Amino acid sequence: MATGRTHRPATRSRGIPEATVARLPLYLRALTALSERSVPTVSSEELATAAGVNSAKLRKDFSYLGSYGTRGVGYDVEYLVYQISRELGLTQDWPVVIVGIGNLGAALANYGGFASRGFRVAALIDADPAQTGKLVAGLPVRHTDELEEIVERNQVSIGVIATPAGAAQEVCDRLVAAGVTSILNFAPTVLSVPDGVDVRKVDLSIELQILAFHEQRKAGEDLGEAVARGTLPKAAEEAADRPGPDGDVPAVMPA
Amino acid sequence: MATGRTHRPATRSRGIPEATVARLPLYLRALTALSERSVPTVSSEELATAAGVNSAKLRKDFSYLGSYGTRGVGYDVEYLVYQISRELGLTQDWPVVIVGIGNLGAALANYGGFASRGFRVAALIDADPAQTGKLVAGLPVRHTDELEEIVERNQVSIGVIATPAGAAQEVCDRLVAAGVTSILNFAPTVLSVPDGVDVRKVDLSIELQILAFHEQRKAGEDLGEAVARGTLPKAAEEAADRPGPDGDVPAVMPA
DNA sequence: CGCTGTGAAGTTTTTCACAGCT
DNA sequence: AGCTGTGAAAAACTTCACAGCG
Repeated sequence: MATGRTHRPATRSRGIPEATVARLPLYLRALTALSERSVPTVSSEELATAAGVNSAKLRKDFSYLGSYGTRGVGYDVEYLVYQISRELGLTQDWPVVIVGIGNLGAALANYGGFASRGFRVAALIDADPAQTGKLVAGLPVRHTDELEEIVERNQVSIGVIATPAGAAQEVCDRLVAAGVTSILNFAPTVLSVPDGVDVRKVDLSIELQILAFHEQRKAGEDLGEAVARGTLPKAAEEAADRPGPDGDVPAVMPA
Repeated sequence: MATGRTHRPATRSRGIPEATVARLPLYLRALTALSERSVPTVSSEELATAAGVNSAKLRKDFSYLGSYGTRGVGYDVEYLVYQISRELGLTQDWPVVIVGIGNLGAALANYGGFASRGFRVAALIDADPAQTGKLVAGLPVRHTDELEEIVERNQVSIGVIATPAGAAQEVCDRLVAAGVTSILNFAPTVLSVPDGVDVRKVDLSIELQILAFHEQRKAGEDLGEAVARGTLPKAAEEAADRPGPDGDVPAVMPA
């Protein structure tokens, strides 16, 4: 079962590190903004600031793509926009289907960032017959029954899942069976897919939880963690009782 | 130079690595599911599979929290749920405001994952007077004018920005001035904030771009990268025109 | 001179592999 | 016997710092 993992050992992609790939869209956005203001060139320092990273990192990232800058001057904005777009594969058209047209699906359908980056929403799909035919972002919602046909006919290779968690795996399976090989998953579930299919997930609540963690830390600094957290920390550090807090534990203890 | 940076050198938080913190919500979700099915204990192997990571990583992660397992047996599900929740700060109530009630803001307001994890939507705020008073997810939309008052009165320390890019920085500044110290940003902009304020961003189109990158790679593997990418690697290097596929470079070349 | 491109050093994260508890 | 907890090794990523080109 859980087999077939063997996921890529990271750095697969033709030598470009994953961490770098993940930042390319950031640079691209900053560059696009510069381009719109007709700025002809940028230094690594300026671009780095605009993208929210540091300049050494940016230069190193670009070095994986090739030598696209000019020493003593900087980078040609338009040229770099093109090179990064090409590297990301945005110079081609990517038909995308969005499955699950609730609030989130509708938000995605309306999201301008897609269309402007080579992504074309080929269809919106929802399981609720009452939704069928409704126009969202100018497109008619289609029924799930048509999923396979839509994917095949439009040569869709990227699918976006914005359904409730319970429906996600089945939708995923059907998308994959129909030919989709990349999935962006907004449902809070771990999807299992065959080898060769990429899944990326965005979980809105995970980000909030990470923030809460740091927020809690900040509060703790001001008045001693125990008070702020409502629990004694592992008091005497990891010394004391390893078992854990004794007071308000949910009554369940590890045997 | 971007002044006040000095951000924590990562591994700040009481010794727990950032990478581990980022995975705790994942474990928590898997554990919650097990808990609902009344599963009493799990092995690192099982839990790892459910969370989509490998078991060595999971055990290492848990080792930073303390020794909460039982050798030869595994982890007590309820106990672990509690420990992770506490570590993440989810045992306390976090009032949150969502600013920008468009499609995305509404989706967030309706998102169940928040409420069930200690997050309480204290208010929905939008700049459009026409929206004011409308009910979204059972809450009335308030006007931006009231932002400061709402934040202060509810002791909000976490703000979610779901406005258009153009409005994000101003909203951010006002939130911070009013006392917010953690921001979850959905607008496609880099926000600048004073030291001590955390920002996390979620950019929907970035994830798609990363998928496109990998998708492109897959296609390339089938027929030789040079052809698929439209460029020979840095073969002849920057030899002026190694240009594009069939010469469709944007005409701008680096000096 | 100014700024890129990059080896080398430093840091963080992941993985291995096994000692040690139950 | 089984599974956790963890040092130690490996890999990935970041930062430094400077040579070298324009």
